[in-house]
Amino acid sequence: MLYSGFMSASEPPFPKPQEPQEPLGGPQLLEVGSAPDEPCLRADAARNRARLLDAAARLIAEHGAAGVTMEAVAAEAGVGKGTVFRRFGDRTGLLTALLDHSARNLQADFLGGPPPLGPGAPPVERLRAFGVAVLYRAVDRLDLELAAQPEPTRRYSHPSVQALRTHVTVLLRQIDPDADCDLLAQTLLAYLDPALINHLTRQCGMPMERLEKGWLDLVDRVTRTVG
Amino acid sequence: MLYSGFMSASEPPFPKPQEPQEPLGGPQLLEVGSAPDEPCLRADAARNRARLLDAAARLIAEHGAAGVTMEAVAAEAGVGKGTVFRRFGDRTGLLTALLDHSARNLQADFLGGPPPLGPGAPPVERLRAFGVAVLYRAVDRLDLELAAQPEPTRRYSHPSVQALRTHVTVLLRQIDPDADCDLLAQTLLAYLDPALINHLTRQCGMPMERLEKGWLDLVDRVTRTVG
DNA sequence: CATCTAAACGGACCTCGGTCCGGATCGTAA
DNA sequence: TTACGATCCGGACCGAGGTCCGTTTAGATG
Repeated sequence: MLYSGFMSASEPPFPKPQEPQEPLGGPQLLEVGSAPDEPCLRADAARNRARLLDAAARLIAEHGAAGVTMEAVAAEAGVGKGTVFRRFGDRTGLLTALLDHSARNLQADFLGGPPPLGPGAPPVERLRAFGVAVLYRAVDRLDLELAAQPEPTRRYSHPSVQALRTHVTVLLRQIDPDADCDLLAQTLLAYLDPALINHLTRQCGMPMERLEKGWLDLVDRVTRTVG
Repeated sequence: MLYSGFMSASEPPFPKPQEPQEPLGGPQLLEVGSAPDEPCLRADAARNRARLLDAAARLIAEHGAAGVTMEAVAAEAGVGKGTVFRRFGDRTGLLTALLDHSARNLQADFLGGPPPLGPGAPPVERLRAFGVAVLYRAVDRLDLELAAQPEPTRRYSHPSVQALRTHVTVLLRQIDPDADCDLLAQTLLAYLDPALINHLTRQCGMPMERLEKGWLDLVDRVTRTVG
């Protein structure tokens, strides 16, 4: 079961002259398990891309996400700075690419994995499991996720976010077809926003169990109207 | 009825050597209607502060929020760049200061204004009115609000946000004392986030009426458990 | 009014994200 | 193998945010 078209795919089209960028996630269906994304890259380009991702990961491991300077990444990868930007568009793009694997895995799990996350379980169950999964995925990528957070205008248009939203919307519609599921989905997803999770856990010191309970309770309240 | 201590007050303490900044909003009670915030500023400092805010507002009117460069503001105000930073800490601080008036007004309204926003109406009524008020306040300051959005880490620690959160939490506790009102408050506030409102209205083209209905519905669902 | 100190000022300076374009490379076709 | 065009590379360059520190000034004190 694949939705209309967005999986992850967070990179800009190859040349960026003229049209600043493909406005939203391109409509390319990807089978969920695929590791190599970029479809047709010239050999050297692909090689450099790999080097760059590798270098970025290394820098993060060493100096945290804050140490990931575009120039540093370029140097560490042994390429020029321009190359980084051509490949990933901007800093957010690079960081997002690093998160891509885990995003894809998550998608694979809730699109085609075993219940209760995947299809097979009743929608409410799936929704509950979904939140918990996102919650836990978020916490261990938290630093990166925060660093990758784009300017407010782009927050909601990113393909991977759209995928989550679509999934929640679909589930909600199965549960309560008469509600404004788009808006409810936004609300639910907002609860799972990395920035919020960061604030609650690190700044307020809440334990994960509480957030988890909070999610289940929220789902209850939001879906209780029906049935 | 004033809560423990945060109104708006978005400026850094005067000298910023040593301790990077007062970590969270300082605990200074302010009567709600006060226009001049900064308590004890040297004459020249106060004068320059006013000039800077004025200059910034002018620049926004002329070139939009994007045109508000720290250097441009400094030039327009006829002061040095360092002065801008000492006074407002950073760009976000400056932009936030511009939003301060409307933030204060809103606070005054829900803390001491007439019902249903202010005290006197039943909590659920107040909550409904609150959301609608925030919604509409957000839309006409949208550009500025987006531009002022700080990095994810600071989003939730800003005094004016804390004030909103506290208010919602208090209302929720009156409605359903057994719930995890802190978490529910976060969820409700997330629905009112400027970035989300921007996305829904401008990028998705939803009319305000729908957002408004969505808020009322959300409040219903979240509070329906009780009563 | 003279003096003194804390506070404020200003602009040179640094870093980093992002752009640009001449030159090097890949890959294909002859 | 040679030739050629599309693609990619690299690093100089630019603008903007943010820092630093020597200098100036408000305003309190005697």
